[in-house]
Amino acid sequence: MNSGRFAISMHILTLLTFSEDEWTSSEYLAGSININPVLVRKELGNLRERGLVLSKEGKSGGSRLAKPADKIFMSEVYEAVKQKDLLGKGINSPNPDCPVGRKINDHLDNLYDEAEKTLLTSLGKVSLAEFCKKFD
Amino acid sequence: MNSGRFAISMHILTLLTFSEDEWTSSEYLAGSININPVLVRKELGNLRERGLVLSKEGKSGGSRLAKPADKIFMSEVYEAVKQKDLLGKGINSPNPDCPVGRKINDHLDNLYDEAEKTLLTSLGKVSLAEFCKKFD
DNA sequence: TCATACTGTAACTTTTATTATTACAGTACA
DNA sequence: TGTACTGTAATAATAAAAGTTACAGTATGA
Repeated sequence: MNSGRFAISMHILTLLTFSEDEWTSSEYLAGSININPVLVRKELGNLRERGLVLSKEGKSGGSRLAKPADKIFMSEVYEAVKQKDLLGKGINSPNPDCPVGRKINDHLDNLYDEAEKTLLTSLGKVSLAEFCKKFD
Repeated sequence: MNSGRFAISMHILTLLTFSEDEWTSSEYLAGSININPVLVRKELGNLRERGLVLSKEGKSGGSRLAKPADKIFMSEVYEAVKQKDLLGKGINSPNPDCPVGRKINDHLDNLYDEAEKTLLTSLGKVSLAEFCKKFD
């Protein structure tokens, strides 16, 4: 998975939790995270597709949580951010003439799926609200 | 974590399991995995440090499992291969003037540690021998 | 004993992925 | 209607991963 993006998304969501009733600009978010505003907007786009945030265009626009922080779970953030699978599903091109090479990707995929299921269960137990409580 | 390397290590270990009583050359392994022999030797070096394989130099040298395949667990492979942490521990440099930025890395680290513990438990349940049974 | 078939590793290049930057069209407010 | 935003494309800079070449070191066995 893309580790940097998970951290960025978590940072965004945390900031939005702390100003739950305002529209926060990508410029402001970028300032706290210390990255480029365009990256923030891209990440917001991704979180928006997943129904985790809302954005408003135009003057006095910005972004905010799409639902209460105790209804957003770390597993959702993980899923929003991942493109590649956890341990790198099917990225290899082993030699098809070798009996092991021919089948290993399928077997690894199974292993990865299992592991990822476990990970999601674990991440599904923590809500954004709980995560943000730690900042008090 | 480094997904490509996990797959490569698993591929190596699987091949070594299927010729448990011979010294297998890095050239042969590289052929089945379809990658460069030097990469294989690097990965073997890593697995060796972790006590998962043995290597013998010189003519008729090569590598073999350091212990029976039912005593090697996927969690060990995961640990052997990982350098970065699962979700990217402490890779960000958030703005320290922001109360969220100042603390978020620590909080994320905790979250990652928990998630990784779960993942290791899951991977610790599968031995190399069990994995290799799937090829029959 | 010496050619051979290996390992181990360093140095370097190529490729690919990530991140940052610039630029600008579109939107809504006041 | 100027201003403060979003959204997105295109591109450049940077970093990480993979591949390559090269060669010293080591055991084997003819």
